[in-house]
Amino acid sequence: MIAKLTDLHYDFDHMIDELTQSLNPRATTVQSYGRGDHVFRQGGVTSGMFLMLTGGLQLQRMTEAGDPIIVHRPQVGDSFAEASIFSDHYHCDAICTEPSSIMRLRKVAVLEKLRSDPGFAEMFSKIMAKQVQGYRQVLEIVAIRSAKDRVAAGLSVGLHNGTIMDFASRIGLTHEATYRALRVLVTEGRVANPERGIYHLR
Amino acid sequence: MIAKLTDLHYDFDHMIDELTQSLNPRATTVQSYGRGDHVFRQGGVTSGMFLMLTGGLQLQRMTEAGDPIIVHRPQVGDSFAEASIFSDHYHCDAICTEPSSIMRLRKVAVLEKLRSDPGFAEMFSKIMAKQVQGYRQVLEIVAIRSAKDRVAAGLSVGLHNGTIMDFASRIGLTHEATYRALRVLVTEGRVANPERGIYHLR
DNA sequence: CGAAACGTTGACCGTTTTCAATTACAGTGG
DNA sequence: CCACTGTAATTGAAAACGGTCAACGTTTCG
Repeated sequence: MIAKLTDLHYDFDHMIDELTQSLNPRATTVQSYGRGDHVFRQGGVTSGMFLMLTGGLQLQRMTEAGDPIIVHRPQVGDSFAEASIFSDHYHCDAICTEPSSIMRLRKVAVLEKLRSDPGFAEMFSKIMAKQVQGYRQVLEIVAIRSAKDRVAAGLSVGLHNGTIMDFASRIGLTHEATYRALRVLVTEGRVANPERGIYHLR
Repeated sequence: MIAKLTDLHYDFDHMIDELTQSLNPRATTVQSYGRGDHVFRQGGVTSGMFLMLTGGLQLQRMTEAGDPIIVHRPQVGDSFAEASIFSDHYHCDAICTEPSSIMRLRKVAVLEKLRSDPGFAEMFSKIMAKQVQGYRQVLEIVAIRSAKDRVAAGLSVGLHNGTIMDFASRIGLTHEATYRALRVLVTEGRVANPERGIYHLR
């Protein structure tokens, strides 16, 4: 059977919890940011990895041509900049797209814990490995050309947990295209639409 | 300076070397495969993670519609199926696209090492973290709607190392669309095309 | 209550996909 | 060494699909 992303997600939150709870409270700090604030900058000295508590931000970097590319858009509950634990400098900018509350896990604390606590190390490795798995799954779905098939695949894998707009963005479609595909799937009887905004495979 | 995927690659090979060398030789086996051979199958019981020594393969799975989708195409020197260390079953097929030599790192050995050797755990985490970084980057590029911008971003990030068809598949476009976008970029002077099949940003 | 964000649908237009064909090239066996 | 086969590179034309723009209903929340 295919592992669904929802499963991964469940594991994920659980793992993140364990991770943060096994850290000394002094290893973490929570800070608030306003829209447009930088959490860190490309080239800046790394101070730790982060956990998105509320709000939203994007990680972006400049291409050689000078065009900005978005590297990642962590959702609430996601960790980000985990790789910075192993680097001296951040390799992109982290800019809040809305007022946000963000937890920082101090780099040295994480590194130290990683080295001293095998359980923590295993947990951390597992989190990273599961993320890789999840990303591969998403990549697979995003590669589906037909909007209808893509939406169906996205549903079947549990990518539709929040809003339709989030769902659409995750599978790389406009929300309009997603609505239309959903409507087709509903009329075909492949998808149930018990109430406004709620869809699931039969 | 901007970190390219190729840079990540360099680090990567280095890390993988360290990883395998720190393992007991008996924890690894090398095996040869012919074109079309399976290294493992979706649903099969996990026996370990792998390292591509020579040749090439692709990880693929079937969509519900029955179309095979390529999940990953490890290059020589890449590890793959790392997450299987934490799973009971492989979640895709691994099929050689050419005669290949592949090293297997036995699951139990890796798990044991992970628990007992902090340095190993750190290295493993680091490899995973870098992969996550890479996947996120690819996802953001795949999310770019305009074929031209997508191709340009893909180039700027070093996704075009092999054939154009591989490149196209990585960035989620048909090869025709990719060729056309490349041609436009060349006529615009943003991309150089020194010889057939070779393109790079200026 | 009013604003803001989500949900939903329609119409039109443009881009990409699809289908098709041609050239180039690398490998293979006679 | 050469015809032969398969795959990659390249280009064209037409059709289909999804994006964009626009509008409106609905829910939430301060």
